[in-house]
Amino acid sequence: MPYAKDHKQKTRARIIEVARVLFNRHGFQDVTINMIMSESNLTRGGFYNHFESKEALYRSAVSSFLMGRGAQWRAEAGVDTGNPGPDMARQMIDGYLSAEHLGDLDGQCPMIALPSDIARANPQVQGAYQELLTAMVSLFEGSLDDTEHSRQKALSLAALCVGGMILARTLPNSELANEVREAALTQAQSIANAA
Amino acid sequence: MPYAKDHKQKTRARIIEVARVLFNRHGFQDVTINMIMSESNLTRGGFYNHFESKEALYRSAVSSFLMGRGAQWRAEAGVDTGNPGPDMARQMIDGYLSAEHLGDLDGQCPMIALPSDIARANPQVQGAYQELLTAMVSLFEGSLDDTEHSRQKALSLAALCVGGMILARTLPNSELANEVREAALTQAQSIANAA
DNA sequence: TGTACATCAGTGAACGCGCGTTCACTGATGTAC
DNA sequence: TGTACATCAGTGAACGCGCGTTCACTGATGTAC
Repeated sequence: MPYAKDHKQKTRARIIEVARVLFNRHGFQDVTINMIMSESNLTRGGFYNHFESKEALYRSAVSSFLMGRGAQWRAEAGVDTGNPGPDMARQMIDGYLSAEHLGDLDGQCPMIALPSDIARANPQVQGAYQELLTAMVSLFEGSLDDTEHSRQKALSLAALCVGGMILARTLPNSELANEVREAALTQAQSIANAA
Repeated sequence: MPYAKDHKQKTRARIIEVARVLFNRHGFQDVTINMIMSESNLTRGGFYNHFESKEALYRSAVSSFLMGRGAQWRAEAGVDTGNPGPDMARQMIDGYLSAEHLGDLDGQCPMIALPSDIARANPQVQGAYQELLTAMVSLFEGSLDDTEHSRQKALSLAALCVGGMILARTLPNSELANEVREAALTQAQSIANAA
């Protein structure tokens, strides 16, 4: 058994992490396998030792974000049996619609970076995407006071967070972009705080 | 002067319309020039009689939506000097977040269909996109009663409309998709109606 | 402890295909006389 | 009115390039003895 047992697994993880960042920044089609492998300090040909195809890697990359951030959201939403309390939703909103998140092309949420890619991707990728959204919605839903409309509000908050960031991201005028982000932030907090 | 004077112009307009629909449905990269020209009942080679490049056509296609729907929005927002009244915003919201609009892959708003493409496109395309957004925001802003927060609310409404539709579009589960759409619709109307 | 061996992650050249773009040519149509 | 001509929108074959994918080979490393 040449190479340490976890050698291949580590290499695989490194490729996924590199790919996640590159896909987030440039989208699925503009990232080449050569780019990914070079950035991982490997050569093109070795790619197929680790993945069946470029799309299989894409699936893994989207899932890897889900496993990280998405699981974190779910844990925070339900870990202590009771609801997470309104602070959780407020923190989530503040972080999601923050200037930092807007500037973080590498680490941003894939729901912002890749909506078009996902809408046209295969069902497995879409499934991972849906899990990410439901994790976010669950956190909101459990955290709201207004139990009667909590689901409707939670879904709207998700739409507002994602929509605000997407619009801000597409605007070439960064002043307007920030205005959109802050307007959405204000509105989202107002919805979360309403009785 | 062979061919009628407006012959070439009509052909050009036909190509743009075909391209707008195809780009809306499949995104910039998945549409080939051959597809566009075939669908326009022409052959590949003639393309460059009309456009400098594929991207130039893309610009024209985004603009063509802006010239149509965007101009309509702007006209409705400001045509009778005074503000358009709250009904205008309500109508806009109802139409934008309608089940029909969700199902209309060909005619949908490019802000829903093409956000990733646009975010990575050149400044001219992004400019056309920004004009579309500002037209929408102007309509909302002029139509709201709450003058103190009207701009903040108008920007949030745009984020909610676009975000709600994008999320719904990416979800493979159409039941959840409709739930998101309706939640956003309810929330948007509530914001528009608040004092 | 030291050496030969087997394994397999990684290499890099090559293939094949599709697509954007170019270009020499065609032929339908309006105009000149 | 009819005919020859000039124009130019449209044709279709070909080019060139890049990228996903394949494959025969290499060489570093853990294991057997």
